[in-house]
Amino acid sequence: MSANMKDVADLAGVSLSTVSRVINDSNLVSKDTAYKVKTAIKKLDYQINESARVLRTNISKLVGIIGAGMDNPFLMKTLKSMEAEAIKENYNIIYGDSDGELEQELYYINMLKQKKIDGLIIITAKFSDELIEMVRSIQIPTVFASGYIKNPDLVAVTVNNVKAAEDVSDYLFNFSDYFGIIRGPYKDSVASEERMIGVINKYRENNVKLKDKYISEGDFSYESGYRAAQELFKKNSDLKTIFSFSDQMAIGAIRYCYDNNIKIPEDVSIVGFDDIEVARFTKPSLSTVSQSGAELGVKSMKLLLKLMNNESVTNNKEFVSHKLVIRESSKSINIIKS
Amino acid sequence: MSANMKDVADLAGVSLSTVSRVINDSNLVSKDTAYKVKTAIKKLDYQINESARVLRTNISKLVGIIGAGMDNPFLMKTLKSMEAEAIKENYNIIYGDSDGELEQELYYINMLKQKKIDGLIIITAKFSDELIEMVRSIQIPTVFASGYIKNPDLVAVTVNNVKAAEDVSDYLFNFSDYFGIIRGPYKDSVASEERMIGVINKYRENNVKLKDKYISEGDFSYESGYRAAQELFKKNSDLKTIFSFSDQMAIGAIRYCYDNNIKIPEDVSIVGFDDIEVARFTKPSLSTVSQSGAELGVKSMKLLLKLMNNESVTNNKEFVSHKLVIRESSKSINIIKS
DNA sequence: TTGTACGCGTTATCAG
DNA sequence: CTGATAACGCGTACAA
Repeated sequence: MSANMKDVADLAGVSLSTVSRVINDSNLVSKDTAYKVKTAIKKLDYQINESARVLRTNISKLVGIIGAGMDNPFLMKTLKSMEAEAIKENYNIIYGDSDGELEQELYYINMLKQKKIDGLIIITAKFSDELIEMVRSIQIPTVFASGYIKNPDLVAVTVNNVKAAEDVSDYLFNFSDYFGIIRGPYKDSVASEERMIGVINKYRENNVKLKDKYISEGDFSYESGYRAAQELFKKNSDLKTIFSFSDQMAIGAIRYCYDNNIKIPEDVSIVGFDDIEVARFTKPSLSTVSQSGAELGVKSMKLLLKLMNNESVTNNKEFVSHKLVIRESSKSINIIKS
Repeated sequence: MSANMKDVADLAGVSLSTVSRVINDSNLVSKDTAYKVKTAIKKLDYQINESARVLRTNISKLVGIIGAGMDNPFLMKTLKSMEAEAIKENYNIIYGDSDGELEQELYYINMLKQKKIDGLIIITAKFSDELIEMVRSIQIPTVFASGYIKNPDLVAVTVNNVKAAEDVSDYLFNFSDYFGIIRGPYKDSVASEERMIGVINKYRENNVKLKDKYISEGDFSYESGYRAAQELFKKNSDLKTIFSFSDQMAIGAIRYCYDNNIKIPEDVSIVGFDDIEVARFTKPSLSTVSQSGAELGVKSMKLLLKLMNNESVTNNKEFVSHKLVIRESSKSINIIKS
């Protein structure tokens, strides 16, 4: 079917190696022959056969990304910016959605290894030993873009969840003696655990006992936020403030308040996490921790590119910046406005 | 580094061909030898080298997806379900984000062709001749998952935008003599054009002149919806109903109303398009055209799988179902409720 | 500066 | 049922 190097070589009247040199911009080839080859390439509409090249070089220009549930708007931004960053260096993205399931993750890792990916980014909520062992065994440069990971040899990019949660806690303690928490799943979410740690730190610092009934569990979705708010209000009739570990849950909670005649922020202040796009357009607009999905994506991919180029990576744990953005869903006070 | 077929063959004491047969589940191999080979594979942790296989067979088990701006929640669902559908048949997804730019699309198509993809899905807003020609020239099974495309030889899956817009128009004419339209971009959006056609049909059917001032342009984003609403109200002081061509713009418009003391649905009814997840949780919740991103993804990928398997495709233009869902943002009437 | 020849790891053909 | 051998298309020593 389509032309190969041999065809080009014949048409240009040179050898295979010469064509190869032209294609790979070798400088040991004369202007003249290079020109001849190039016109032959154009004429035949020659396209390089990547699989042959990969077989030979073991370089695929393919990066695998395994993501946990890409229907999350925040992660979407992340994925998109990863792709944009990769394509700059001519890497394509193979994307697999694990939905956070370990089994799926392992399955994909295996598959991607066979496809000869040059590098891998894993966006997951949980670092099981099995996953980590798998990553080590495949011997492919890998970056974790999600929760903080302790193992010193693994490279990871993440928001500083602990610090961010502490910031929110500090802010909320301005309004009331305690605040309700809509946390993420107990199972399989480091992000949620880390944010809890920040909360716990501040409860302790403020000498307030963190009671179980202040905490309600969601799964980061709108629906779960609605239900979690319901639970919180049932258990705490005097609740004045809520910290939700995702914007989606916060929006669900706001909707619950609306349905039950609870005024925001007059009766209750709510702060979310993520700063997804719609957070500025809800009514009331949502106070939240802004963490840039784009920044997460760019930093992760840049790190991976470095690893793949064998450049030295001075710091294998990077943090993405975050900032508490106060909008209408929480009472204003002398803090950052946006 | 890692073991290859030769190593397995040696260890098992058989020939290369036999190993190959075992790997490919050929039935012309005895139980005994198959077992020997399998244990050898396990022992060596042998993994097939896909690039060699692709070089030989020209089958990559890779599907390219070129998408236009995956920060859109609706398209995200589409992408995710495409991936889920593909993986069932052991196809991996290479994803490239074109942002709707023709140049990017062409660039990706070229790149993906070199990576030997077996099939391609293009999610785009515009079908330029250049794009169509390119798609034809690459000789790879391709499905368009987006606006309707006339060319009889091209296969496409899409919502019936015309019909959906007609449904909304019918509904809105119940409330007032005319309705404002927040349309998508004039440039490069078939979806938007098609929805306009539906609107025009119904204006004509109702003998109402569709004035320019009823129409405002957005780019499907929250912000643009806000601005478009502003423009509509400035030009039409008696505006009672709005049809927004995306939920995101509708939510922007709702926010504008809130900021300007316009009550929804008492003063103005608003209907969106897409039924993104948050539409059920805004205040007021959003009446909208529910079109399933998941269904779009599944149908497109299923079609592509058929094409790749050379199965006959009886109908190369498929529609995804849609349904008008009435929520709080529009006055209720005797129509479907959800 | 250019060409020759080999090998990367598979699958397919053919003979046994 | 099994094995030998020739491709697939490219990059790279080595030779010229």
